[in-house]
Amino acid sequence: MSHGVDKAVEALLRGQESAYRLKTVLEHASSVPTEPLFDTVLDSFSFALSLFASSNPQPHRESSQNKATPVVARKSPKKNSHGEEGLEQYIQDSPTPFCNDGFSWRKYGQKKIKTSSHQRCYYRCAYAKDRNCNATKRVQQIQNSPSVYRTTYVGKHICEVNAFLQPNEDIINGSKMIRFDKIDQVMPDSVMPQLVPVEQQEAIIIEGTDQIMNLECGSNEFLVDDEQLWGYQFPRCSPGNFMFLDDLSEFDYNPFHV
DNA sequence: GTAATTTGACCAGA
DNA sequence: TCTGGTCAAATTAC
Repeated sequence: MSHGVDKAVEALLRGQESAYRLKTVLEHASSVPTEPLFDTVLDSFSFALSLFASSNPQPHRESSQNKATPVVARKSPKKNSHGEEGLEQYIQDSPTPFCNDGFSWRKYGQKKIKTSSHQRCYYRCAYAKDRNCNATKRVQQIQNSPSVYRTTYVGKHICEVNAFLQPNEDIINGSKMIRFDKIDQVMPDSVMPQLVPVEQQEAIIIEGTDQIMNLECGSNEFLVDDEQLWGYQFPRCSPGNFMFLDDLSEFDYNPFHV
C-alpha cells in the first residue's frame, strides 16, 4: 500500500506541476500547446485515484468522478453473443466521454437504457476482426452538471499480442514486457512530431485477483511530458514497441514519465 | 471509393 | 415480455 501511496503522491505532484505550468502558459499567452498540459493534469488525478481505488476496493459509487474502479473478474449474468462468460470488466468514470486509453475503438451500437436518461454507446476493438480481439467497452453518461461518463471495459485486448508477439517472449507467465526497440535511436521529426497530442494513458486491467497496470501504446503516440519530450529523443510506440507492466515497482512506473 | 458512424432490428437471458 | 447487447444496412465523413 505504501508503495501505491507513493505513486499516487507522485502522480498528484506531477499534476500540480503541470497545472502550474499551464497557468504560466495561459498567463503569458504562450504559443505552447495547452492540451498536453490539460491532459497531464487530468491523467495525474485519474491515475492517483485509480491507485487509491485499486488499493482499497470498494463498491462503485455513482457520484464518483474521474475514478477508475476495477471490477475484479465479475461474472456477467448474461453470456455475450459468443457464449463467453466471466469476462473481466473494468469501470472508469470520467468527466469526458472520450477517455484516451491507448486503444483504437470502433463504435458498433448506441442504445437508450431504461434506467438512464442518456444513451449508452458500444465500442469494440478496431482490430476485433483482424486480430480476433474481443475487447469491448461501453460509454454512458451517468450524471449531469458536472458531467460524468462511465466507461466499462469488457474483455482484454489481445490484438497487439497476437500480431506482434515474438515466439520467445513471455506473455503467458505474467506478461512482463517492455520493448522500446532502439531506445537510443534518434527519431526524425517526421516520425516524432513535437508535442504530439496526448492520445495515450494508462489502461488498467485487472487479471483475476492480481491487479496490474497495463500500459500500452496503440496508435503511435505517447503520454509524455513536454520537457521530457524535448530532453529525450524517444521512439514512438509502434506495433513492434510495446510494453506490459504487471509489477510497477520493478520498473518504477510513472505514466507521466515515459 | 473507402472507412467510420448511425440506427432500427434481432437475439438471448432474466 | 422486457431489457441489454449485437448485427447489419443505411448514412455520413474523409
